[in-house]
Amino acid sequence: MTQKHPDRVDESLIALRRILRATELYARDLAQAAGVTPAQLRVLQIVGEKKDPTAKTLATQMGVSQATVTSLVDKLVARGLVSRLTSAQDRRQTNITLTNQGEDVLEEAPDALQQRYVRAFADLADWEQAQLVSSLERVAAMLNVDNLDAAPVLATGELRTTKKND
Amino acid sequence: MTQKHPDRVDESLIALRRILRATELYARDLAQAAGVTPAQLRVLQIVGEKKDPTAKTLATQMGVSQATVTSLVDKLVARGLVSRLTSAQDRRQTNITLTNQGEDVLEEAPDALQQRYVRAFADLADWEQAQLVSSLERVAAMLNVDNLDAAPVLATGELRTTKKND
DNA sequence: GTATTTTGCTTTGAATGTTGAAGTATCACC
DNA sequence: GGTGATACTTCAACATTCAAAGCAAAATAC
Repeated sequence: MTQKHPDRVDESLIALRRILRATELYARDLAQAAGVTPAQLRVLQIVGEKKDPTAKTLATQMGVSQATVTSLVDKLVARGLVSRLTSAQDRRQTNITLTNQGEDVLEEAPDALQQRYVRAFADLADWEQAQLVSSLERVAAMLNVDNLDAAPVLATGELRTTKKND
Repeated sequence: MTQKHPDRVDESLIALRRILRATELYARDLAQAAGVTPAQLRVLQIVGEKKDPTAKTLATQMGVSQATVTSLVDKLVARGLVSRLTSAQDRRQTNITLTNQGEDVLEEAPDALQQRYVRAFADLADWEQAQLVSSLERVAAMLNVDNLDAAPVLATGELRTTKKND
């Protein structure tokens, strides 16, 4: 009705999928080059980004269960890339911190996006940069309609109570 | 140097990460709601999109090895969602086809992006839609600098010969 | 026209990722 | 101090993933 160019939905979806795919594939290359698995690299990245997050924070941010985080951190500890540090304020919590070696790995495997994106972005004209930021933020807002973003992805069952067909 | 707003790189990277994260988390919900794993849903989606792809095509598109595709298809066959069909032209090849039941599952678990995106997109003004498409295509192009997109992600070694930094 | 190589797929064995459930320790509240 | 919630770990089970080896069919060589 109010839409004059229905093709544009398809075009933008195709572009989005290309973005997602390129990012994912590239992230795997980076992880392998750094000698860790993609999941482990994601842990390292989050640990580097948020300063010494707790296991809970990691689980929420990654959208996996705490059990998974425990398993991933175990492996990274075994490799000497992170260490666990019991929080002083709340001794139930464990802060995950990068070791020097972990920082090295992180530096060698820069963010999947950053690597490719930053250079090309810098070459754009000022107005183009502004438009890009505006558009991306708009898309992000469109995708984060509700707060599923912050939820631990699978509140484990709650979402499914009425889902299974019939 | 030629850049007047360095913040914009960060802003656009943050927006991009939000897009990636929202999509990934949402895809998991959809898969679970459909009663399959995320990887299996991805297979179904590609089978639905490209008509009766070969195992090789699936592997390339997903960026995983053929062995992995075999394993995933095994599970989907066991669930009755796809079936294997030896190609008539080249009997080494196997075409993967959706069963009726597989089509049903696919319909219930629409594309992770589509679900959220299409509705919001349709509400935008004409010029906004045009700008969004243009911006997304530009970003996709920026990320697909070389043809890593089409490569089987890890040709297992070949790509890495010159990768390590410097 | 057979022999060799290449190609497409599967099998096997092993590592990782993932989860729910159960268990342990700590905190918060009263 | 006792009760319940919270943070994390352990455990058992299954999914994903790959390299290497194997097999069958096609392509190429000779």
